[in-house]
Amino acid sequence: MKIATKPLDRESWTAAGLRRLQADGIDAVRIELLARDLGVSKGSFYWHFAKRSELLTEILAAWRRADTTAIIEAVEARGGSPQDRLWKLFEFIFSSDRRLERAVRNWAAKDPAAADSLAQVDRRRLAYLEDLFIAMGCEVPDAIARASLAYASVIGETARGTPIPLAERLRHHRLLVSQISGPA
Amino acid sequence: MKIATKPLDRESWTAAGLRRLQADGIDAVRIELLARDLGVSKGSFYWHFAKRSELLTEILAAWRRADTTAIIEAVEARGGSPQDRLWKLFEFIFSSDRRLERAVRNWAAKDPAAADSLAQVDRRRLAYLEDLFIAMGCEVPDAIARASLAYASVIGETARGTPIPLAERLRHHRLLVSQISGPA
DNA sequence: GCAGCTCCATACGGTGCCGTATGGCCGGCT
DNA sequence: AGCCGGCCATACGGCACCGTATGGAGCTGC
Repeated sequence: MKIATKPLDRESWTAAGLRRLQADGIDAVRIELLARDLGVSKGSFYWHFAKRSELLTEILAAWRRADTTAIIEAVEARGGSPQDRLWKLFEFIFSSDRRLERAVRNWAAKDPAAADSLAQVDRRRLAYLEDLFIAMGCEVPDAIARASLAYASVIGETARGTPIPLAERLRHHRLLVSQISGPA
Repeated sequence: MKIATKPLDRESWTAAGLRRLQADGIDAVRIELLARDLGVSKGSFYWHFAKRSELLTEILAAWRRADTTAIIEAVEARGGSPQDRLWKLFEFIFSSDRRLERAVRNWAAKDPAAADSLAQVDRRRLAYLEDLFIAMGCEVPDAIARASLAYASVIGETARGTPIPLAERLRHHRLLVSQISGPA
């Protein structure tokens, strides 16, 4: 019995790469392993890609696209006051699975290209946060500090040794929102 | 000309391992590379250690010792009010080189043993932070939330894509201290 | 001056990966 | 039918590492 397998394309490989990246980190994004995942041999890979690094840049590009568009737009679509949006943003981030982001962040420690993509994403998110605080009436330097703080606390949560249960995370994040949007 | 090289011992290897870990991450902690660093061959390593994993556990143990003792005791020695100590603590952490900790945190994503050591260190630091907030008059659940928040923001800073200049970090951390120790 | 211990060099087999070379299957086009 | 190009399998060379095997230098006690 043979499964009717469609011929693969580049996106099939980047998708497989993203799955492995999310599950086991960048070191698991190996051609021969992905080939096994996809049920083909590496001959297929080297047909679609010249070398491994080509796949890696594709993976980074896909991650940037998925990230920058998804979260912020989802928050903006619902509208509301800046405080509401801040709340929704954190709720969104805390509830989502952040293994992929964590993997990219680890990856960035070794690969300048990954560090570059990560820096782009970080800057974009920070800019959004700063706008939020400015809309809440903060002065620009204060908004920058608050955004940086809020962002660092979110990132820090993902990098913790032992993951925290969701209910407790939401409790912390409630405190964060109230503190971070309070008076200086 | 030959340098009078003393015979190596286990600690020489763990020290070399820590240096490589700090500079280039756990993947650079390879026996043949460390041997080049030390100017010997791997025959030496396999005299002192049975296998690579034995060195890795030794490195983790050394890191736990150095960490848990160093920072907190340095802060406690100076005394002062809880707010003072919180301030000193952050100042201490922000000013220090955190590449080693960052390397361990990345390492923990792949190695359960590293994750375990990291979890121990995280718990110890969190407990200290919680005590600080309790000493400042917080109720226990509130103290836990504030400690978690403060700690996450510090960890997050180290995991950022682009490092922030020290002056700006201190500015952010001033805001953090004032916000985190303010009224709920 | 030799036996024995500590510490290290060298050489080797084995593994897992990257990238290449080469050939073959299969569907469309003429 | 026959050719051709997209897609893949297989086999290979090469590299970097781990861990082992074996031998040898140098000091130490007797």
